[in-house]
Amino acid sequence: MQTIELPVTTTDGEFIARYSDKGLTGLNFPKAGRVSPRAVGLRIPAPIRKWHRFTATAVKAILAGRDPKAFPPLDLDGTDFQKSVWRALRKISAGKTKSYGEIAQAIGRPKAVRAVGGACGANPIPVLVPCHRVLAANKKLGGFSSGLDWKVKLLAREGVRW
DNA sequence: TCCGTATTGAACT
DNA sequence: AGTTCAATACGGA
Repeated sequence: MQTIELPVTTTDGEFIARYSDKGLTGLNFPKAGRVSPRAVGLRIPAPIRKWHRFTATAVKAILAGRDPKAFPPLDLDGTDFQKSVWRALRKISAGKTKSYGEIAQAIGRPKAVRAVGGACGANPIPVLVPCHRVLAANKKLGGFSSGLDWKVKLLAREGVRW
């Protein structure tokens, strides 16, 4: 199986999307100085081109603080626990937030709060899987592996107050 | 098995 | 209002 990387150009920089033959497997925040991978000379399969259009539109929608109308198929790599957490995260719509405890509750493991934090950190597809909409119970910012500033920015775009 | 975690709530200064 | 602490589930080494 081959992985194909394609850039998503936004006003906030160039995100990098990764695809397997089953769907989107990962998304990276813009990294300064990073040369955008282009699939030069690579033949990009038609389905991937199509998925990438969904991805690009969805990413831009979220950056603008709106809910995407459509997602590409996601090919998530993780344990069952992680996948159920990510599934729960995707149910949070733009402008809303939940606590780690609430997520734990939603997946039927009320006490697995810290493990939920771990799963968020392991999330391969930030932005589309809105890990940034999860705050600590005291309504304070928790952490964010790709940089707290991103979390703040995304929440602000969605009009969230905390 | 041991260690670290993007937690939490209660019990303390 | 800040700090410490134990309980807790999970994943990686």
